[in-house]
Amino acid sequence: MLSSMARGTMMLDGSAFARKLSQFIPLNERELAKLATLERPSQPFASGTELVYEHEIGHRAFILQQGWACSYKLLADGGRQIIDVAVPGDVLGLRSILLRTSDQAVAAVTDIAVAEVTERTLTQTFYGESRLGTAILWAASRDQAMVVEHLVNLGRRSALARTAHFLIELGLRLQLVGLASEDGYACPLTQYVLGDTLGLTAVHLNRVLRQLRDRRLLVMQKGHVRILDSAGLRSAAGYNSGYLDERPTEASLTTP
Amino acid sequence: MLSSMARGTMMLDGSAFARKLSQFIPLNERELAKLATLERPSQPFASGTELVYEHEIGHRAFILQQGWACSYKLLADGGRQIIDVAVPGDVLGLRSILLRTSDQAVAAVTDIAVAEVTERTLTQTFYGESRLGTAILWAASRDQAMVVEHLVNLGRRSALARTAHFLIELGLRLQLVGLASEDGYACPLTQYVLGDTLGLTAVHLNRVLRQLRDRRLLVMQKGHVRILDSAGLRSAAGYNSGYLDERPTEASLTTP
DNA sequence: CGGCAAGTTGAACCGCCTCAATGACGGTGG
DNA sequence: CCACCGTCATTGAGGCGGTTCAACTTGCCG
Repeated sequence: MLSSMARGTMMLDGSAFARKLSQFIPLNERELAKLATLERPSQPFASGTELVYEHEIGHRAFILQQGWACSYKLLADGGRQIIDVAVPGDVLGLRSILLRTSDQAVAAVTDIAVAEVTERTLTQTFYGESRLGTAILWAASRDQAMVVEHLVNLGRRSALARTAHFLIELGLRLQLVGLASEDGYACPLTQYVLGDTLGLTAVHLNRVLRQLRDRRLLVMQKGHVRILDSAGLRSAAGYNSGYLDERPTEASLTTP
Repeated sequence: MLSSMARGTMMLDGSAFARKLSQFIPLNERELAKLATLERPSQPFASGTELVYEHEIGHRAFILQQGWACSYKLLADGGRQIIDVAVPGDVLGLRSILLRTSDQAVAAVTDIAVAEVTERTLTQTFYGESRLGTAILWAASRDQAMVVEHLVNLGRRSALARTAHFLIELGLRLQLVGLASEDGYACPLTQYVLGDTLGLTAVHLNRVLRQLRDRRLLVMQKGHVRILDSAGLRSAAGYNSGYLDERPTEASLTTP
């Protein structure tokens, strides 16, 4: 039942995961080989499949090789908040294995291919291939940072800034695995999914995308994001690459 | 310059951190002794002090022994989003040591007492006292889960539900270290701080607190939270203790 | 061709923000 | 000791951003 999706998100060669890690630490032959074993066997899931249920016991992790997925929580009122969107090269449920937190569901957004990673093989890798272990920890750390950034996004930015910010970061993540260029990328997220990610209704998200289009900043259509004006977009997003030193003037925040 | 605060947040006996961990894993004498060394020496900081700056290099962690603190990020427009509020027994910057993510600032909300923990003593503890290590990982895992819950809160709940939810969870955390009873706790957070936590203006938060008061659910006044109607409050918060099995009907979420 | 999901647009409503003013408290200096 | 601050809490009025409800279109698949 796998639909014909995945065209845009297919890896051209090799593993997205390896590609991502090796941007952080250059990997030698043996390490690459070890990674390759980790990623076998690969199994497919149809879009919409839930890989991990909320409140599931026993934690599983998957290396996402092809396609997109997301982790989320459901609310009593039927709403859904997507915690984080995963692209090829990301690990699903890494946090839940390292730290035993789970309590999030994970589902395939498109048809996907994954390799399951057990806790045991993961710890073995940590001990046997410490540089690989470091690289994987780095990946977990990046995940954590992204969740925090997402939280700030939801708490303090307008719908427009929030959307711009998210789409910029998504592009950067995709560049890491060679799935995006400077000026765009394939993006199979529907407006419903994107809305649930950004804490917006699909209707309003649609209007926001229209604004971005009208202001010649970014076009998102037919599963493709095209960045028209990178600088303008960053400025609309309040995007702060982290380099600038905006130290608070030391005021604020007290109970004197 | 330490003001006279800290009355309400003072530990009566022993360490809040030890108390919290031992609720998870009963600790023996030796482990308690080891913890005690970890927590020495203790140093005070005045309310408002920044312990860790955003973008600081080199990661430091602190066991919070007395008083309250918070971690946050500042935005380009001068706004602030508080990521997470720490109470006695919590570790500040744990994530940044385990996974090397930092990029958050940490500041004292009241006058506080902390014990600094270096990466080295932490890893030593991991190897030398593996049960303690497990307990600490558990704490980190709980932190992570709280950040995720907070994210969901910001993304998908109304101001009222969000506030109720946060104050309920805060109460549970404080109970763990003996700083709250079933029906209330001392809470030194100002409405500005609480607003920055919940992604609301202080003005609107004030109105929300008034609603909670008018509906006889909860009173927050003079640094004290009193829970009037626990069941009603949970219901207003859409609080889901996690026991109930609200499995999605398998619909939603696709790109068919 | 019919059906279903995704995208698009309009109109009306309301939750939360903004701006503004005021009261209560505690700390500080004249 | 009291007048004067600064911070926090509280309340009102008005405006905007985002939701809700409700079409209608487009494209894909059977």
